[in-house]
Amino acid sequence: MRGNLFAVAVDLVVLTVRHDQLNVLLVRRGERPYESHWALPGGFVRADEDLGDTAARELVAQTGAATQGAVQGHLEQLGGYAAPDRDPRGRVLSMGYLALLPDVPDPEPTGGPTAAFLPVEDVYGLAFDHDTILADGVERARAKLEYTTLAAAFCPPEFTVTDLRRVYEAVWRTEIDPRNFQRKVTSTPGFLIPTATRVTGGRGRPPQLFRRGPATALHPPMLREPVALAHATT
Amino acid sequence: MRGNLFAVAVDLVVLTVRHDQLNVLLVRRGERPYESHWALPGGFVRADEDLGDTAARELVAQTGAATQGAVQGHLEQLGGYAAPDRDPRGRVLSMGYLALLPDVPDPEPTGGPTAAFLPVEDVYGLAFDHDTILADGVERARAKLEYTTLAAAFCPPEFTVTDLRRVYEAVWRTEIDPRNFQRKVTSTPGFLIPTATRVTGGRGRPPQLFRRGPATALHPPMLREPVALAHATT
DNA sequence: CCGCCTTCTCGTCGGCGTGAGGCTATCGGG
DNA sequence: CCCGATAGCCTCACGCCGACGAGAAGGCGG
Repeated sequence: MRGNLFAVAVDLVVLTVRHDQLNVLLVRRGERPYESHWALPGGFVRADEDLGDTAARELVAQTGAATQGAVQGHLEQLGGYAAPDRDPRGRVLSMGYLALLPDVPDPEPTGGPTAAFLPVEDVYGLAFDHDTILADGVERARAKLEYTTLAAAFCPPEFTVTDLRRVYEAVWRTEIDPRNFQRKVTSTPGFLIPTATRVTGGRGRPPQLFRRGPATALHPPMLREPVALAHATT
Repeated sequence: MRGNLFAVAVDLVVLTVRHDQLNVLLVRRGERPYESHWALPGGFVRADEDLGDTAARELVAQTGAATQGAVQGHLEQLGGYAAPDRDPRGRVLSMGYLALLPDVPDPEPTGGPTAAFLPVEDVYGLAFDHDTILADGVERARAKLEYTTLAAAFCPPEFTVTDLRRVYEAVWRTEIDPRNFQRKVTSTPGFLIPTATRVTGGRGRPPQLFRRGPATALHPPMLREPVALAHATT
């Protein structure tokens, strides 16, 4: 068999919404190269694993996501990154994976390296080409909110329409009219399933609680600003 | 550096529209495993290449696409495939790439193995997991026609609105009203640039010739049948 | 040469989804 | 007790799109 040999890793873009901000899970590297730089969590693919297996294993290991994450959350492949010089140790191909999680109580009880959720706006200068992978992951997440019901993956099992709207506003960095948003999501069949309970304790009228419905697609999609036509997409 | 080592290949899903049918470029394997089976064209990533370089090199090698393909065509990454048992020779990760080309005159003057465009409807039983990669590529192409101007990548440098509509109809396997389609594509800024010439010789009123415009996105998108909501996507 | 057919192109009409915004219900707090 | 804040319902106007009519402009057969 011809061809050079690669080490194959999986790097995770784990996104969540905290305090109305889109956050990403990062780990501080404890070894060279890029020692003490922030990096995306990840690891190498084992002998008997498929790529998705590795991604799921790393996700659980880094977040303890087995509890609620695996139920509500979402995990999908982003793309492959294999520039010849992306890793000084040799030829490494990294498969980026995108994970969307509800705001977990605290992601740091991992005994290993320092891990933290940081606002994506503040993140730059990651190790390797992880800035690129992160940018691709954020863009993928933004695009998918338009035509899927994936925003619910950022929410706990039960949530209000306002919770869901704040997810859109945080990811897109826009403001959405609460009344039109409510009409849109509640009138899409299978998006939201109302529960019998309401939330008390907040200000204002107590909102209805919903659960995720079986729908995965939004027809028609919910479009963000038609940012400008023509020219390169960036 | 931990982790097992992989051979890394690039496999191409090269799509074109011929005789109002979506076709895919296949090669007949001349060696084991899967000898004499049809497979996607592809090859291994070389030492100094990034993944896109390999894909572009293979595309030119297999189609001679340098002439018109590279100008009008389109090439993008599909995803990574690395199931542990996908290749009996050992651990191979394959990056799928999707290429959209105008109908090239004839793709067979390659001195190498037998190559042919075959209608995707008739294709099954490809080597390795290429059936899966092909299905993913076709689905990606179908989805992208909805919200991008990529359909023009299937057309020669100058084409009519009817040519473009036949691309949509072939890829989606639907029928589209010619009058509404014309209104949509001609009213989208930057999609089509009219030329001074018209086509003569055919039946009916001579149509206007257009060139691709700079627009890449369709806002709002052109939606195909809302195929059915809810449930898993595949 | 003259209908007739085909295809391209433009217009019309009605329904639906969405942005904008008014209004009521129902809470906490001063 | 009143007020501000939030949730939820409703109306209206506009634009896009599906359905479809009709004219424009060519080829073709009698």
